[in-house]
Amino acid sequence: MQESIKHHLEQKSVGYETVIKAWVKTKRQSKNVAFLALNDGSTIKNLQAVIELTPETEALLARIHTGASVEVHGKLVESAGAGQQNELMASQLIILGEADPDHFPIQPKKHSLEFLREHAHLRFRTNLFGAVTRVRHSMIYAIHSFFNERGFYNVHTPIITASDAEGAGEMFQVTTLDLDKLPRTEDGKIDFSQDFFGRAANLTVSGQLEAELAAMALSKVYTFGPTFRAENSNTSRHLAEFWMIEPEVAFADINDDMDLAEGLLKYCVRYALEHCADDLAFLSERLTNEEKALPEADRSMELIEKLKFVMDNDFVRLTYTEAIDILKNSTPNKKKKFNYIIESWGADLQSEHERYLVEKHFKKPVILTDYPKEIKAFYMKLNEDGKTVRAMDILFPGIGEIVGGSQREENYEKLVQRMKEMHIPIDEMSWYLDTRRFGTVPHAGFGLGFERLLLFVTGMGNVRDVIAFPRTPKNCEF
RNA sequence: UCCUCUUUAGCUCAGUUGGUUAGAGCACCUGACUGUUAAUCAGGGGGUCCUUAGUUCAAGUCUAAGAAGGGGAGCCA
Repeated sequence: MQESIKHHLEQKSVGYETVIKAWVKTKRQSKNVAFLALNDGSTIKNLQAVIELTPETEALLARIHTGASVEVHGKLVESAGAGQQNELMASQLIILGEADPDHFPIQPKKHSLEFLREHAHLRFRTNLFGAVTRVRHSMIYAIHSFFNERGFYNVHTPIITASDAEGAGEMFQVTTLDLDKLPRTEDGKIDFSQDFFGRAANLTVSGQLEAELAAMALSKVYTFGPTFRAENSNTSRHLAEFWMIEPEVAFADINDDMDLAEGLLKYCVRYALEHCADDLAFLSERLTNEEKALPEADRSMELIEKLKFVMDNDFVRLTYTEAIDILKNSTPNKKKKFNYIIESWGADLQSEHERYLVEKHFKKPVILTDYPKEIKAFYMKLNEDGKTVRAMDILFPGIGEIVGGSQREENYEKLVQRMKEMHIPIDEMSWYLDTRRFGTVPHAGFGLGFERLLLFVTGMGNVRDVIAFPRTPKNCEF
């Protein structure tokens, strides 16, 4: 394998012969010499190949356009031009694959994100998606490092599950039955006993319940896997297939949970700042240009400044009840500027309320805790007041909920009581209830939406642009 | 699913109160230029104005329906 362009650009001692295989970003030509900006994805920076014009090279250069793949032999030298440290003085130029500019959609110009989404198979080749893909990789790596350094074990929870009782959203059904000839039982219902698993099965909407099982033996575990929600959600923050990080910690309470989540987010941001400087600089510039047209008040903080701010400042922690008080007395609530006016305790918080708290009132990430039990999931631990549960949501500026978690109800009777109240089928969940039957312990966990984290770190505005092949309603291309 | 906006050259867009042959930048082709930084300069080719129906002497422009896409909301991560 060849040494990367990143490696060549970082070389201090030059003057040696080398070979570069890469894709052409741009070609510039003048009377005696041509320049190819070469990129192999190892860095956002290009290596410039300098090619003397001869009848032979001119014929080759005529066939080389943006997107072509080439092999260039030559000597790595300090650049005579201003834009870069090192460059490649070519002695031999070989075309590996042409890219006909009449048909290759990616041209050296600004494309809209919508256009690139329709060409998702080629958008890796843009500077933007190169940067996003590298940052995405770094965040995957950072997450595993964070947990590994803290003694967590990664567990793979099932993708296919027969449990439909988690209440986390609409599910995709998995079946091998012939949909044109569905087997029926005597009372006319579909006979799932003839299906592959002998029962109805779905794609998972969360690995949490299985992660809890593992935490009851290994103490500190986390999952990092794909998650599927068949919701008809059409927003910049939702995907039908997304990736989620779900730690689960035994002998931990809600405060440990918040510390863990805040620590993880800051670790990721620090990792990005330390390891993705070139890509973040590019992403920052993109964001600034993107927002130039906006009035100053609507522009976001400069990307790197924003990341440092989040890394260096404690998140605000307050209870749902305190948040309701702030919202009730807020100017937009009094002037009836909210679409949903906060009138009393118990109301579910809408996006506009979360955004007010994060973006206007506190101007920093906020952790909201102790929500009314009615608006939260069955497994969350009931507080002494009997009204609220030990839930915690982390809200980020521009994104909203990035983490949702809780201390779990470890008391068997209380959990069963909550399941009955919320019509969760208890007999199907006996395996889950066994955690509370045998050696139950206080424990807590959360779910972090990976693509939402990437929105924050990259400054992108739509989760469809931080995952290679987004799955959304009516869209399963590629 | 609801609200709202958009759809004009390969791409990004402009197109006046409805009026002659629908424009620009980038990309492409030709030429010029002594090392360029998404090079520059000059010239050239390139159009089912999303679809259908309607109003009108006349529709890219107005009306209706549909399609695709964006943004916001709900649900959530």
